[in-house]
Amino acid sequence: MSLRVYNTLTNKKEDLEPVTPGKIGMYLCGPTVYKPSHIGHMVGPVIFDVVKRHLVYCGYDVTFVVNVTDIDDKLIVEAAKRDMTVAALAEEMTADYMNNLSAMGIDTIDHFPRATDNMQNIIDFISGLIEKGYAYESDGDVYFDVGKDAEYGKLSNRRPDDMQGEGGGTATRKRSPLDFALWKSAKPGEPTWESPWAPGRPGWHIECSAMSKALLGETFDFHGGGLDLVFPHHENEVAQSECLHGKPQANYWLHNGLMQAPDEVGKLGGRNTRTREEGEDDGQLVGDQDAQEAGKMGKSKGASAFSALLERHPAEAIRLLLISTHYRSPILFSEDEIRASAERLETFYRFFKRYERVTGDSFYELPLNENRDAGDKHLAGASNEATDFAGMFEELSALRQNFLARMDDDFNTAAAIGNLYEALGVLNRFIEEQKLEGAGKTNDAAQAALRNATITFRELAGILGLFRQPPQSASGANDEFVDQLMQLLIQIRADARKAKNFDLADTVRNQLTEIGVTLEDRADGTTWELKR
RNA sequence: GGCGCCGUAGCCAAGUGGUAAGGCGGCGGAUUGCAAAUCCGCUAUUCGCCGGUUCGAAUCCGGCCGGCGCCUCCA
Repeated sequence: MSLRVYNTLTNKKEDLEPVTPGKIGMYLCGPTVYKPSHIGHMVGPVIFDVVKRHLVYCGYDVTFVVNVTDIDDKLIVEAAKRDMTVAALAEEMTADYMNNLSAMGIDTIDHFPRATDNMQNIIDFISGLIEKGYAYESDGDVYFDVGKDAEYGKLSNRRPDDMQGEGGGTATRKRSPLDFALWKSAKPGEPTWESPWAPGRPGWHIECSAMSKALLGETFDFHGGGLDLVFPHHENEVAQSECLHGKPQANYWLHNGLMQAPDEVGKLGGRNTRTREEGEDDGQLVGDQDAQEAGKMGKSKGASAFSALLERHPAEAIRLLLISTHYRSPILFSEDEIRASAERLETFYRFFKRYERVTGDSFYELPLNENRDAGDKHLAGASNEATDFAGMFEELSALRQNFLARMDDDFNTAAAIGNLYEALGVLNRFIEEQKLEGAGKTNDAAQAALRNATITFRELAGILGLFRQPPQSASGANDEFVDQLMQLLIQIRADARKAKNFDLADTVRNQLTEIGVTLEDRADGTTWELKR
């Protein structure tokens, strides 16, 4: 087994060779905490959460760092607008970010360094660059001298000659328009930190160079972020770090595709609109609603608060949507797409309930194989125990190999999800073939095999961060009072059916369907489910 | 203008030289009093268009059309 990753630096897939055998250091550029996070802020964390899970599964010891930029022009402006301190604003928005990460089940991040906690590291870094002649002070500001870096442009594949650089108010203090600020002297009223130059604050790019060095060393393995950060942010980071250290900052640069904002979807979607008009008969109203919704979101560029999105959609549906496309591709995002994703999830949830009916055990209580060796051993052992079911285990094993091979090849989550669906088919088919469902059906050997096979399924889903915890159930589903009422209705209908009064039975069922309750009749009774 | 990405079924989406994964939806069958759920089968002779390389191309090359991103501190 060898892992391959696509490296923005070389524009190629490369074999993974860690700096230190068995260990991986990864750094992801986090948010500037001046506003509540939106969906786009979750893309990187979800993807790299899966990356880390897969690496850990493969036996690596992984350190995952996500920084928080808590001092920046945008914070200063927003804090002034809201008449609060920059620190208080940063605190509020950092908490929002953390809540969202945790709602998304992202619990793999080891460090969240903040810029304001790293001032000495940043200042030392800048001093080092000045000493080596790569940076210069000008009027209390410090700038990186792009002209001194012969390799500048190698990450984003641009030549300095082709770039325009930023002009603006600081242009006169810079030797070249391409030079960028490492330290900005403060204007009156702005938060400041003492420095060898003027009191002020760090530039954005230098924070990441200093913090990644502090936590992961001068050269580490993965550096990630959105594609929009390749230039200038990451280009500048590379320049700073490599000029100071004389060695690579990160060996592999991984960049995720960006969210396609709803207003852009609208633009693309001449296509969407057309098919809708030509398509469904009842599409009229739906289409109008969608258009309205898209328009609303368009105004805010789809940047509505992520916490609000979480009130409308299950976190797991959002996670599935984000990993259903290869991480380097743009992700089509809309409320409809999330709903579709939630629908896809139902197939799995229904199996988990079925598993519970058949075995009496909760899917979520099954042991979770956290690494590849344990998974190999489990499956080999299970299949040896159950020679009668060799066919099923062979199928499952092939799917597992395929799943892992796809994950090994640049974290192809979208393809791997396909294997998950196929594995689900194997499990459901097994239940059918072995007739494990129904009152009084027991077959200990088959049940044990089902349990073992399901453990393997859970292991694979776990790599994607799926189905590790029970999902939040739809409102009402857990309410005991509601369930008692439902049992009453189910009893009435059962009596009607026994008396062959199917009109009454169907009336009960159809009316329930209309208010969003689905009934399922089984050999051993009727179950109900709330669908919203 | 410079750098780069994308165009695969009604929709979403894998696949970067060996004969089109998977999901949603749809159709047919098993099952069911009828449904729901589940299982089985079918649902792209073809990958924006045109040309080229090759025994062989969705995949490589050239051109064209259409969409998108970055080149101003957005993940």
